[in-house]
Amino acid sequence: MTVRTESTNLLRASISRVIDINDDEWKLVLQYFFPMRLKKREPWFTAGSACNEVAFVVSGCVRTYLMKDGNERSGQFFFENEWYTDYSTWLGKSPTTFGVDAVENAELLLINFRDLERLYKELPKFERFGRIMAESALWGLCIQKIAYMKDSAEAAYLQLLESRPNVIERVPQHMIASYLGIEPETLSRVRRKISQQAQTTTV
Amino acid sequence: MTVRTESTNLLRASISRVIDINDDEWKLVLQYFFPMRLKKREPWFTAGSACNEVAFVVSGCVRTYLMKDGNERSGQFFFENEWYTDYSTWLGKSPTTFGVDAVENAELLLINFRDLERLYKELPKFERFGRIMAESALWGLCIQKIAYMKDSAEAAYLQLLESRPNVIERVPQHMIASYLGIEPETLSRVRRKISQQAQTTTV
DNA sequence: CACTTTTGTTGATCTAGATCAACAGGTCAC
DNA sequence: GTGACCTGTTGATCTAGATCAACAAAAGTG
Repeated sequence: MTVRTESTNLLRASISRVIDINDDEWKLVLQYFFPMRLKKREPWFTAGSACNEVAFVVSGCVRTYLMKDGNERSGQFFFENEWYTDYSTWLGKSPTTFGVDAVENAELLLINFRDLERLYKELPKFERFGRIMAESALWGLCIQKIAYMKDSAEAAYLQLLESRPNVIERVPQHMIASYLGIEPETLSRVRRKISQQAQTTTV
Repeated sequence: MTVRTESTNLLRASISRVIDINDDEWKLVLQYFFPMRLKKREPWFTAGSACNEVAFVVSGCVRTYLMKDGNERSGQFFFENEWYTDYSTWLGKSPTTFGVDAVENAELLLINFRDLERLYKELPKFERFGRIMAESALWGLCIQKIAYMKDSAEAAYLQLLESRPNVIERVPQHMIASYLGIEPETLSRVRRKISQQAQTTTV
């Protein structure tokens, strides 16, 4: 089972930004991770199934989504250096709430929940890493949910452009639209309006 | 500094639901917590200030809110047995994003972030408690944000009635409206429609 | 290369909910 | 007890964005 060193280096860096780990501890951590490659549009798992791993995105982009009234709605997008898991299976012993698939060809490093629990026991400070990552993600969502809810379509788009330019640049427009809670047609019109304004301003 | 036993019992129960703690460990935990009482409408802190504690709600109800375009928007509501903090200060070294005030007279137990860090060192398994609480809250928000975003006003209200009846029963309507991202007038009309439908159905 | 799928655009019309306005019961403070 | 404000209701009108429809460039696929 080969994992490129660049990939694992990225993982180590992500962890080291939060807790200090020496080489021995890193070996302990690394042994549990295994790679997964997804081609564009290929699913990791679908909604209503099971997710038994936590994923670290090495490269590419994946997104969460679910079906609502017959069409899919994108939840969140994850790029290189970001983490994701669907807690439904592990926390709630219930089917996954969302599906996850690749927006771009993606390389992930996965760790099984059971192995993660083992790692928490063997290396208690990793629990600290888990806590801080969860807290950061939680706080980000709190702010997003309340501060930007109910903005106009244009404000929501501009806000996304500002805070997550990757999404605007690398994700198809119709997915961005469903992420923002608007229709693709509306997003298209918003973009036209903005680019026209930009031209007018320049002249 | 006197804290009623009932209050601390509630706190201990909340923790024990997640990790096992014996009497010695409990003493260690308890020493750091101190009580705060808020009267209805009284603020704990305001948006743009600082929040240096994590709160456990013993009784009553508090909410987060922020000002948006001149009027306040309620973020989340917290009742007895629930936890809240504004991570802006501690994680981001920045002013608080939200304000928090009491919807009902409330009794809180607070722990200072600095003491919490101390507690994490003295009782590493408390880090586990923190992680699991953060993960649960994170997952709840993920689901709320994506699964229920963009529902109609009526669907959003019914969903809230189903999932958090406490909010419907104990929070003023105009706050519920801003929480749902709709206007008080709309909520009033939605409620009328639902109660009329209920009557028709009964007959 | 032909054919299908994915992705994005533009126009016309429709509607849920916002906004503006007036009113009224409750309750809190002095 | 009375005025202020907190809270909720109802009506009339307006608008952002949904919906329906048609089109078209790009990108995969065999």
